[in-house]
Parts: sequence; structure tokens; C-alpha cells
Amino acid sequence: MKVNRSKQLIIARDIISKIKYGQYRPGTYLPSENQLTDLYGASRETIRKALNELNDLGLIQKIKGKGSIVLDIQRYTFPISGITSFKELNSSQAMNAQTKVLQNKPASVPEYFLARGVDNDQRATFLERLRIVNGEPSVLDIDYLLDPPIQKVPTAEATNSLYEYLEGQLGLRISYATKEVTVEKPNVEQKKLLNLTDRDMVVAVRSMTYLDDTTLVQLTESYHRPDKFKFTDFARRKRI
Amino acid sequence: MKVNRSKQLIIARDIISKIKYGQYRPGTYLPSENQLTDLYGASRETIRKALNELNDLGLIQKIKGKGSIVLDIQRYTFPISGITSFKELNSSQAMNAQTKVLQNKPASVPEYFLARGVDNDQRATFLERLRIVNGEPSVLDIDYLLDPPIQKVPTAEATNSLYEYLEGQLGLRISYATKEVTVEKPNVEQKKLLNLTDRDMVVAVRSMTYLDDTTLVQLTESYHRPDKFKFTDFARRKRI
DNA sequence: TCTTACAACTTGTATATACACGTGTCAAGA
DNA sequence: TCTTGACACGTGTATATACAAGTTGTAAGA
Repeated sequence: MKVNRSKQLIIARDIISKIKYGQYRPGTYLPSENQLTDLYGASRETIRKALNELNDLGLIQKIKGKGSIVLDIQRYTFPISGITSFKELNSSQAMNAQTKVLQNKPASVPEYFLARGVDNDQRATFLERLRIVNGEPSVLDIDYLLDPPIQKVPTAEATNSLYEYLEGQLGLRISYATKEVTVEKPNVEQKKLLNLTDRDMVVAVRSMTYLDDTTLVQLTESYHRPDKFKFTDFARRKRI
Repeated sequence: MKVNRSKQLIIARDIISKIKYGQYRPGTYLPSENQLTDLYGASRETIRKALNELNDLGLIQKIKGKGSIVLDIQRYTFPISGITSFKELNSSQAMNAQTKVLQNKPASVPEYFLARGVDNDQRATFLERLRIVNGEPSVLDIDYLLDPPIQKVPTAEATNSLYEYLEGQLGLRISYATKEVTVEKPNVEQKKLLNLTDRDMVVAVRSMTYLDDTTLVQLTESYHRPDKFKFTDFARRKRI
């Protein structure tokens, strides 16, 4: 897979790791842009692009006339915002999670997505996985991988990391997704698999994932146990 | 209030309105960066900064070697991602919503936020508002406006638009917020105000809002009727 | 016919320069 | 003592230039 080795990303990653490991502490200012220019041997514009990346991520706050403050933010929950695979999430947070593949076979696309512009006779791989966190079933993931460009998914890869397979093995460049979150009454299967009672609801996250070239590749329905569901978000106020 | 009249924002807004009004249609390419450079009489870097803004918002997809495609995305629901006031949301979507101010008085900060670093004897204005959409109570908003910098909130302003008051009248520059979403059992007050039954749950959105200079100004607990709750999100895959 | 190479376009990255503008300090002056 | 203004230093915006690299069409060549 192609890796971005641009200077601005190398610098961004370096500053992030220095924040992560305490070299730059929350509440303190980073070195000024001109100092960073010398530090990294890059132009100020390149430094600024790296810092804007951190600003967007909510790691720093840029203040005109003063400098860039390191913010004190840690998020340890399921990211609805952002596209992160369960595998990446798991390894970045020591969640002690495991994945059980329940189904993996060709199938057609369900109603919800047909109503949103997906073609009626679109071929797809139906993938049903149960995420078990600390011994408790917490999330039921139902994926439809579209063919083309995905012919099939080896169950071993589905157990390990679907995104690693798509990006690494198939060379697909996953770029963006739209997501919709609602709270619903669970159906029989969801109740059984997630150990829900009659009084419980289920949190449904439905998403459509696209490649670099705007090709639709993945449809997902994610059902979360409401008591296990919690996510945090960082947002900047936009005045466009 | 200071308005940003930078060239790159003017250009971004202009292209957005051209997308909105169909001059640039979903699935088609925008003019190339060089053409836009001529069109707006700006340098290519300035054009690129405007386009990157649209890219982040999910309005276009930039493709190296080809151009920028207009994406087909519309979101008409409650934005958890992003900081948008209810008033802005209402006017941008013709929601037919009204706001009822239930309480507006000095108070102390509740447990949840104390546990997250807010000072114990922090003074605050307690503001409780019910949002009624199409005649149905849908959201219960509970705000704590911190003093300083907010001494009090006129109830007229709380009914109209809190953010207009904070940004316009008080000149505060709201910059970013952290949010946390969970699904909970409602308490007695929430049940009564939102017309919930014993079987219902409530969606809780708790957020902390900060100014440009990282000053904490607003704590919010937002309780949504689960059947009225629905939000959509656009996310780009980040590999940092 | 098929393949290769090139040209012409596109966006991506990096640099140097200039000035605007917000913030804080400090000394001169009323 | 208080205010003002100059200055240093910070980030914000805009420009011009250069080259890297992805995409596509076309013409040359086997």
C-alpha cells in the first residue's frame, strides 16, 4: 500500500507523538512556527499545514498573536465520527475485544440501502460479525461488500481486520463515509445475539463507505447494546 | 462581531452557493484549480485552501490527476458533529421548531461536569429549555453558562438564540466543543417533559464548549426523545 | 492491432516573500 | 499614576514559483 511520506505529515506525526509522550504538555505552548521551521528544516507554510492538521484533530488550539496551546483531550470510546476499523480501535485502546464471524456469503443489498440509491441487482458479500468486548457481546456488525470491486472476503481476514484486507491486500483506497445514527427496537436476532431484554433498545449506526474515486464499496449496519454504547466527539465551530 | 472576509472564505462560500443552487451539480467536476484561479483573480494556493474547506465538509471529493467532483450529500438532521445552534439549525432546515424557556437562574454545576475538571464553586447560570418540533416536545436542553465570562442570560435571548447573544452581544468567540453521547433511562422530569413511557430510553448528549483562548464557557446536557433522535455524519478516513 | 512513449492536463507538496493583524511589554510623556 | 505609542513576536492571509506525481488521450513504432 502507498504510504504518504510528505514532510508535513511526518512533522504532524512527530509533534503528535511528542504530545502523546509528554514532551509537549497540555496547557503549554508549542514552539512558535518560526522555531518549528528551524527545528524541522521546513518552510513556515509546511509547518502551518502540519499544525492545522493537529488543530482539526483537536490536539492543539491555535491562538492568533500568541501561539498554539496543547489541549487536554483523550477519547477512549467508539468513534462514530471518523472512520476507524474495529481492529485499529482495539489495538489503540487495549480493549480486549474479539470478533466472531457469523456469516460470510453472497447476498443482495437490504431495503434501507436500496432506498438510498444503491442498485437493485448489485452483487455483494454479506458479512455478519459479532464483537465481544471483555467477554460480553456488544456490537453486531452487518456488512455488505460490493462486487465490484470486492469479489469475496476470506473469513480469516474478516476475523482479523477487514480494512487491512481491503486497503492492504486489494489496494483499495478508502476515503470517506456517511453515517446515520438512530435508536430502535431490536429484532429477534439482535435481541438474541446481544443479550437484550424486551425493555431494551438498540443503537443503529448505518454507513456507506466510498473510495478515493467516489466508488461506493461498503454498506454497514452496526447495532450496539445501548448500555455499552458511548462515543465522544471533538468539533470545531464552522462559520461558512 | 468581527467577520472573516478573507479571500479564501469568500471563494469557499461562493462555490458552496453555486453547488447549492445547482450551478455545479453532483457527479460533475468543478473547474480546475487553474481555471478557478483566473475566475476569482486569486492565487492557486488561495483556491486550494477554499477547496480543502469544501473537501473537509464533504461537499466535494478531490482526486489527484483528475479534479474535484461535487458529491451528492444532504443532511437534514441534528448535527452532533459540528457546533451549530438550534436557531441556526432551525432556520437552515425549515423545522418549524419553537423553544420554551423553563428555568433561568443562578446555580452550581452538576456532578457530571465536576468529575471532568470543572471547579467546585464555579458560578453559573442554569438554563433549562424545551425544544418543540412540529408541536411535539423533542429535546430538553440544560445549559450551564459559566461566570465569568457570562454573568446572566436575558430570557428573551435564550428563547431566540443563545449563540447570537454570546457571540453577537457579548463578543465571545466560540471555538470548539467536546461531546459525549450515551443512551440512558430517563429520570422523572425528563419523562414528564418529553412524554416518555416507562419502556423508553433517552439519548443524552453532554458537551463542554470553549472559546478561542481555551476558556470553558458552556456546559450542556441535551436529552433527546429516542424516536425523534437521528443524526447523520460525514467522515473522512484519517491516517495520521 | 497492440504496445509504448509522450504531451498535456490535473492535483499534491514545498519554498520564499510580503504584509496584515492580534498580543504583550516597556518606555516616554502627559 | 495613567495613557499612549513603539516595538517585538506571534499567527493569518496572499502571492509567485517550482517540481512531483496521477490521469488521459494520442501519435509513433513494432
